[in-house]
Amino acid sequence: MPETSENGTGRAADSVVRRLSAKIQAGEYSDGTPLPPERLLMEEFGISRTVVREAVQALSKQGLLEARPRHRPIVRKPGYDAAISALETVVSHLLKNAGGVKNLFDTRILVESALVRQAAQQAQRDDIAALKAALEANEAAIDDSDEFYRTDRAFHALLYEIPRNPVLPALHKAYVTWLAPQWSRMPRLHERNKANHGAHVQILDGILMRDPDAAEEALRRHLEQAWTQVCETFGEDL
Amino acid sequence: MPETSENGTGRAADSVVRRLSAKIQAGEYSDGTPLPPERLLMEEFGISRTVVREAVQALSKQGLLEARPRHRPIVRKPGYDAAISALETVVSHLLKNAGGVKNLFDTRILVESALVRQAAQQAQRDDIAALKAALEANEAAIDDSDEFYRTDRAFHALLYEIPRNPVLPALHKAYVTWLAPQWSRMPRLHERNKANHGAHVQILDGILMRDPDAAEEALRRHLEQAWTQVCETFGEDL
DNA sequence: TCATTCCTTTGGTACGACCAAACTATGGGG
DNA sequence: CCCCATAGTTTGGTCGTACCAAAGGAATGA
Repeated sequence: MPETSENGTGRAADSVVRRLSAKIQAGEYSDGTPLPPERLLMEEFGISRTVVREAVQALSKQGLLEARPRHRPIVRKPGYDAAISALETVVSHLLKNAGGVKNLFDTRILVESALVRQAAQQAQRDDIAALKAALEANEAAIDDSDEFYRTDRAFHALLYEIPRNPVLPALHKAYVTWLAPQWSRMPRLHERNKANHGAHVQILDGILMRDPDAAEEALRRHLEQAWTQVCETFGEDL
Repeated sequence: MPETSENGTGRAADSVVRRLSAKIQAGEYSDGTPLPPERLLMEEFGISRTVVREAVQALSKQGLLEARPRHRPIVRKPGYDAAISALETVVSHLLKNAGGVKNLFDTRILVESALVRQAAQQAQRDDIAALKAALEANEAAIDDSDEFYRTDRAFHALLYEIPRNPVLPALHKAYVTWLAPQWSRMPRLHERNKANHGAHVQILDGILMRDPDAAEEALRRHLEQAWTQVCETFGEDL
């Protein structure tokens, strides 16, 4: 048995994928630079264009290349965001299944409640300051629903930044992206904006008081209410 | 702006991808059945084999097809496991960067500590029973390091099953898969087995006593010690 | 009935061609 | 001298064909 074969179809392309990704990681093809033309690559590697294209496609799916339709692939060292974009298509299918959205949202509750606990215990001064600023911006936007939605996201995003773990902001982005179809089609009511802002205040209060339980409690109420609102909008949406 | 363009290269294949995935989800191609031959597909969709292959490759990366090198692609309705396999290649690159493993492991601590809290508060009788059984198996395997490793994983896996959210077991599988390279190459010492088993006991104790703080505390100590051990083995492995 | 062998099917790769979009160089007008 | 329209070139996207080798199945013989 020669290899683990993580690839989709052939093997020859696989070798090229490895060699190319090695070159990319070695910096031989600089970040942000377009990859050489396919016709050059086929010459360089002694393969047909078929294989070159296959390899390029694979690498783009891996986030090492950013391939817009009619343009040269751009070399990209993958960040944690690339991971979520790799998940995008799969998740989109998953979310169509019954309970898919609920399952995803529940993990968000799980993660975010852990985050506020951690925030209550470990948040630094600048973290707190950022949260306060976000909260003020959130309050100022209560009358503008689009802006309120934006500042709402920004407030939650800060929670994911406090641990200084780059995985977490990417995760938040993922949540926002995947749950947006439900959220953004929900009616934006002034009342709800006020309630949500109030919930944010309670969360921050818990953090300020260094009370993980209170902070978590507030966060859970907040998110669960949000879920209830979504259910009211979409009915049987499991 | 016409489309989000999640694809790698062309656009024609994109259409085929959509039509194929629709057929798959509609059950027109049954789960477990091999996809029709490429030459048939190109006829059915009125496209060249190039595009067919491109689409097949894309679908296999999305987890809708399971494509072994020289075989017919097998139709698969993607589960939550498919998602993590889609992440595999990206993550493997990410883990090579400095701090990559640490970042991933930290998210595990975050999630798992939230899980034990939840377990302490909501675990049902059968959950507790399963945990006890797993713990006994773990104790019985203290002298057999391979077996101990297995039962260790099984114990932790149970924590991910308690919320009955299918995302979580998949996540645990992902953690195990991605952190395995570090873990499995670590020396298995009898002493450590005993210590780890003891940590498991403490975690379960916390759950049994319905004391989230104690359970979380024990879990964090356990995982952080595991990380320390990994660092001792690999040194500067950030 | 089972193992061997031969033939057909089918995926993997190569080569060549063409088109249209993207890029580049060129030249004219401000 | 700079900016912009234009022509020419590059280059990715698609198609068709051809060939090979492995997989799958059918026919054959023990």
